[in-house]
Amino acid sequence: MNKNFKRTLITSALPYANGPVHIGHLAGVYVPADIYARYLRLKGEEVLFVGGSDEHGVPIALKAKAEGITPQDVVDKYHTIIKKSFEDFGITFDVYSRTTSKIHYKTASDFFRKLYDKGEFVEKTSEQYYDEEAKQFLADRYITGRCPHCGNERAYGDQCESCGTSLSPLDLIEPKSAVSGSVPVLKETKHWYLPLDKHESWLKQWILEDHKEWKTNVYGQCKSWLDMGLQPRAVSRDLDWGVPVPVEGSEGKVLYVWFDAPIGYISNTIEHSPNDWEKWWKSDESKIVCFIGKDNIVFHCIVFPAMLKADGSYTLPENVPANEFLNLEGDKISTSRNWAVWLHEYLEEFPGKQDVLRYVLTANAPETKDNDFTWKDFQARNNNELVAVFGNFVNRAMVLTHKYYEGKIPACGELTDYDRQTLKEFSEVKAEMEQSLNNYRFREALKEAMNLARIGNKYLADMEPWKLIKTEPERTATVLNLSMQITANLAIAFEPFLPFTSTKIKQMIAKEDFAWTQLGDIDLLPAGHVINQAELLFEKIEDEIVEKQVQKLLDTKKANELAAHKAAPQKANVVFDDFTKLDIRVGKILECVKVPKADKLLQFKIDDGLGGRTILSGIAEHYNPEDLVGKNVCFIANLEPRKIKGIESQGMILSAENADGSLAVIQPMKEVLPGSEVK
RNA sequence: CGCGGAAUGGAGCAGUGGUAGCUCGUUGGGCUCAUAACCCAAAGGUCGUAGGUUCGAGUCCUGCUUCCGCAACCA
Repeated sequence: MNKNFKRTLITSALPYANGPVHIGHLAGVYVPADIYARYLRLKGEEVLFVGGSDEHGVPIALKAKAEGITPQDVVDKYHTIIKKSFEDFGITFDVYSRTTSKIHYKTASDFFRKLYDKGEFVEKTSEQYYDEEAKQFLADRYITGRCPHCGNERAYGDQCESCGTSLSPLDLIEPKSAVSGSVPVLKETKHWYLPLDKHESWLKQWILEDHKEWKTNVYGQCKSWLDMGLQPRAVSRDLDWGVPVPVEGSEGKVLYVWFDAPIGYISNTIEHSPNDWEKWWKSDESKIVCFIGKDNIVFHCIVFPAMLKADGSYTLPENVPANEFLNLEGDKISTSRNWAVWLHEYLEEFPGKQDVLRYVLTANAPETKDNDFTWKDFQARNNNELVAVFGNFVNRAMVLTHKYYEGKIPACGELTDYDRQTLKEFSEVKAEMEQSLNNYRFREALKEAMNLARIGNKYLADMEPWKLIKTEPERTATVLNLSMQITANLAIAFEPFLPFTSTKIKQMIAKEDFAWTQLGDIDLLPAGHVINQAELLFEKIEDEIVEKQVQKLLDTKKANELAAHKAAPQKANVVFDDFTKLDIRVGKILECVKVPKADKLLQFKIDDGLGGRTILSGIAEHYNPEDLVGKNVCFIANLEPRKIKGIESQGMILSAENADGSLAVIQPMKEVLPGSEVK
């Protein structure tokens, strides 16, 4: 498929506005989309790059409820953070809007209504669980109960995580609402479904035959869905947060987010160009490219195209380059577990280092499989690649030009074979980069761009202008002329990837803008052109900087472990008499020693006000014996004595067990006399 | 249960039937213009595992293992 398109519409998955944007979003979607947009613009093509926040759906409604604010408050907060951080990071959206915008409400509403009027939907009534206390229908995941297979008390409405069985909410025994805790009731509700099964045959042709060039992960997943046979999917939900279903008698129903969100691409386009938006969406001359993560493949390749086709007037996406996922220090990135590197925090903590992150995320992009982001790798790529190879070459060329020619580009003399060989190598770079960029292989393209700098370093090392200047000044002029041409070329080659750096180089060499077509030229800087002072493009990142980031993550992990601790369920009730049978008392620790040949045991001599007693307790892993002497503790005095390791223990010291298994001995808050009873 | 993606030297990746490559790291050497940066060289892989097809398999087929996704949140 190599049609001649006149323009390109680039969409990027809408980030969900229940949290800020993190490096996973960036690596998966926004950095590649931005590289592609910048590349096409640099080539002089007509491009529109749209984005926006996805602001509807159950999770946002629930988050608002949990925090006692409105859903609008939630999305306002995150939309602001997200939008600002994208701008600061240099993601060049032509428009970044949101699905709570007026235009979107109208667009989504009209879209639904047109399909409704055309009879493209199927209406179905079914019974679903309803939470009468919270006054809302419950999504599968928000119903818990006992698993009919393994008896696990905390199974979810879609799956039991204990035995792995998939469930339907109706399978659960004693269902409970996760929202209010009340017992949900079954209630009839009507919804509209998009009959994907009716779209199956053209989808098969379109994807399996006409788009064999799609990435294997995308193609494979689509094929699997098509082979299994498509089912109708509901496009509405019972919820009070979203775009209302524009049909009479549908109060309390909104468009389901996945139906709502992709229409956001269209609303954003309309917002940007209200008068001629249709040229982007309804013309064969426009190429539509959707950048997404792997979790969105089915929606963007099957459901969204089916929606567009059902309308009938839209063009379908030409490609859907989905990336896999990026992990962080070996673990899945998670918004709810705060396991992420947040963009807005990065921008604050690493000011002026947008390009470092852009570089690392591109060089290590999860294009074919899940990859791992580590701070150590971040540091290594910055120090060994950006600083040592790229930054260093530019600095060498600049410094030498200033040193020998007072900052004026020297004239290029006759070229030697070696010069020609070098030039040939970097003209090849352009072709390689185009080949990779056109096929959405950004990692590969970036590597090629780095090769330019490598070629430069090698050229300087081989030519040794610092020696040449003493014997052959004219030859030196040529060498430095070419070195500076390479520097100018680097500004072009890196423009899509590292725009801030590219701008910096252009300032240094006192040039405005280059076009992509000039990549490979050796007359970008005419002889006599005066360049500005050299400044470093990148700086080293020291160990302590990345150690601090790692520590931040370790703290998060620790906090998560504590937060994950759930109090054990309460035991069965006992009568008061049972309680009074226990003789709990306070005693003062007189002596405390470790029991030989036992890892956990401490032996105590306790002053109980009755002449003293010996108690053994398994807390040696948590306390030093000497620290305990003189402390008051609580113990059960009338526990049947028991021999442990040959020593008789006459009671039991009380401790609380923490989430991580550590023990904390219970102490009275005031000084009391030994033998005092605990009531 | 099923379906899709992934598994290649210490790390990250390329390689879709014909002598296993690249970047980083490591070791040795060179250079000194440069942010102890740069250049050269070397060491390091039975290509997850067990079979099969083939004159020949990292590459095709089958079984298995592990990780990820489809399936709350979420790229």
